[in-house]
Amino acid sequence: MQEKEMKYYSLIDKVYSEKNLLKAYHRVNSNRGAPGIDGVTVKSFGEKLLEEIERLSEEVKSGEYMPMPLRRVEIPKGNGETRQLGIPAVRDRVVQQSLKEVLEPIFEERFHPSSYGYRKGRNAWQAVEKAKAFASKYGLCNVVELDLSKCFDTLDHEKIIDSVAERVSDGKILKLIRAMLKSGVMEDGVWKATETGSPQGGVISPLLANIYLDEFDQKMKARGIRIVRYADDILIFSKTQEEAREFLAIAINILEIDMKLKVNRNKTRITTLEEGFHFLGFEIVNINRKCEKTSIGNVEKHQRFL
DNA sequence: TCGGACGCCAC
RNA sequence: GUUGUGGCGUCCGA
Ligand SMILES: Nc1ncnc2c1ncn2[C@H]1C[C@H](O)[C@@H](COP(=O)(O)OP(=O)(O)OP(=O)(O)O)O1
Ligand SMILES: [Mg+2]
Repeated sequence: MQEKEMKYYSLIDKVYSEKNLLKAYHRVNSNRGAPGIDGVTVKSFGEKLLEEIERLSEEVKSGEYMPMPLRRVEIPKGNGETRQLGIPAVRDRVVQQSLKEVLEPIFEERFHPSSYGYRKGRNAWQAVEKAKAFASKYGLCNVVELDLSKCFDTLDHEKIIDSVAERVSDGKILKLIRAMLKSGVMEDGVWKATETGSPQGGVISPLLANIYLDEFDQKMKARGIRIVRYADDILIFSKTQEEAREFLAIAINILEIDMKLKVNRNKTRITTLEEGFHFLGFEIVNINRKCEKTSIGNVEKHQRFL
């Protein structure tokens, strides 16, 4: 009966409780986001709020709830590429929000201390501070910068379910997540299956990504390798360049073989504190150009103060 | 402490 | 037109 073996069995009732669905709606409302495939705006959903919430609650409770297909929107990504958003209908964002509120506290307590992305009370600046501490205080001045290709889009559906199932036994929850992942997407008026990935635009996608990538965090930790992770942006710290090459090979093996992900080789490189490394829009570089010294300057990319 | 509006940043 | 999570800031309201 150890706490670490605790699993959660009945959670679906919290997801479909009208109280939580109502709170979820208010959260969706505060985002002021655009409608999904059905064209129903947050505002018009809110006009028949109690009726809609009651319907959703019944559907989720009975298991007949089916998420609508995603609406596909392409937005430019800084570097000239495009990002494919998958926008769920408002009603589906409400259900996802409610589900997220239930799942988050369960997984949050076990996440790796050096995981910073998408987590309550954590920000990019703290991640950078941790990175500076690893590189300077612990003398781990050889740094691997690593990024994943199309991170959300490449998450394996079965592995997502399995990683959630490690802590959640409620089959209705797992079935609900599966339905969300398999909702498909409308492209040029034609339904297309979603065979991999969690939608960029889905409410629970960031949480699912963290649950999924926690396997990486824990496997690196088990080998005593220091990392800092912000979503799919990863730093790995080591004492020597040789070790950095070894750790990178280990990381690639975990990510690509065990976890079916793709390391973005263009955004992956081995560097040092003296040369400086890039992370979350910062450049972190040792002013003294000596690994042992602790004074580190970081040049801000953006002038955002005042 | 929480909530609303707007803005910026990371992913 | 553009979604989501998290953070920060300015203003306003209990
Ligand atoms: N504007 C956004 N809306 C929703 N999700 C986002 C947004 N920006 C980033 N994300 C999520 C989804 C991405 O898969 C994940 C990692 O971001 P990022 O590395 O910039 O893109 P990517 O991993 O999808 O493509 P790339 O192959 O270019 O790295 O963060
Ligand atoms: Mg990426």
